[in-house]
Amino acid sequence: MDLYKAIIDIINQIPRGMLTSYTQLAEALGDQTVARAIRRVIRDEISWGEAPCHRVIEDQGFIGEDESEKRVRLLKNEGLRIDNSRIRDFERVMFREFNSTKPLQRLRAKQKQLAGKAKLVNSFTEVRTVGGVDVAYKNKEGYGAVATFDYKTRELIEVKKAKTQVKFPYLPTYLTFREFPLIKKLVSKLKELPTILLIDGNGILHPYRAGLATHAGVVLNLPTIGVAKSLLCGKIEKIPSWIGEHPAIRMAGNVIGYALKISKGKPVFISPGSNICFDTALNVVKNLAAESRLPLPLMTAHQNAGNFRRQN
DNA sequence: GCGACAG
DNA sequence: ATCTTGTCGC
Ligand SMILES: [Mg+2]
Repeated sequence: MDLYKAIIDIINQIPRGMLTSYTQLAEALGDQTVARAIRRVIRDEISWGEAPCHRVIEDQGFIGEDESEKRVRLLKNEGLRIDNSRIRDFERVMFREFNSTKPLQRLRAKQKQLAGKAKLVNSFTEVRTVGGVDVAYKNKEGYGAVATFDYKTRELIEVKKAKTQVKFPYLPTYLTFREFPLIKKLVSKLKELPTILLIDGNGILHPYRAGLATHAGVVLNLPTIGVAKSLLCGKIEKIPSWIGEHPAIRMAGNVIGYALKISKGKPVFISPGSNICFDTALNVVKNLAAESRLPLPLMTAHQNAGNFRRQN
């Protein structure tokens, strides 16, 4: 799914002399809650040559952050008048008749469906190898790396890299649609699949229990663990104080992950993706603790992705 | 009504 | 995620 293209297509539907708000644009995309994230995407990742981004404003007719002469001139040339950072009679020029397939609505439905397929039981008996995957970015290019280690000896077994054009912006709770395509490609390059794959992000620690690690676990039919550096949702029982402590994270009363103090400093948020249980997920990450905050396979994948990005 | 929001 | 080296502090 190319969401950049979908955003550009919708903005291009706004006729000259009319406007739309980030909220309406998000609605047309199929999820009103991402309005602010879409504002960021338009500001940082879409050029005015691709679509008339100057026609997207805040709610209530406010022109928003960008009051540059260039933008004000364009709007005036299109017949609009501005009083105190606001469009005069804005209600009459708001365009609402978008033609859209509401992609985010469809993707959300897919997430809900996928969540039901997650299995929180071990699909393996012995942990022999553990891999880690991560992605680094340069504009809209994603540079990924996967690194596999021997679980017992902590010996590096193999590293694979891959590059791709990214078609989906970062939107909280939709990370999987940005990163999974490259992760899939990376895993397919491995000579041998690891027993478990660690992923930089969440598993069922997600508003719909369908984070990147869960998506990858279900689709690739591989045991996966989500390891996130900040909390997406849920409530932490308590802030862990000693190394190894792992208070539960709950959502609607259910445990969805753990805040593991893996080193001194901030904790890391662990959740099963699929094909693995809570206890094993926690223990595997604990046993792969390294000098840094990230477990060994993820640290190595992270570094390799970053270096790969610099070299290109 | 306000604040939060994986990478 | 990204811009970026050494350096101050727990
Ligand atoms: Mg990452």
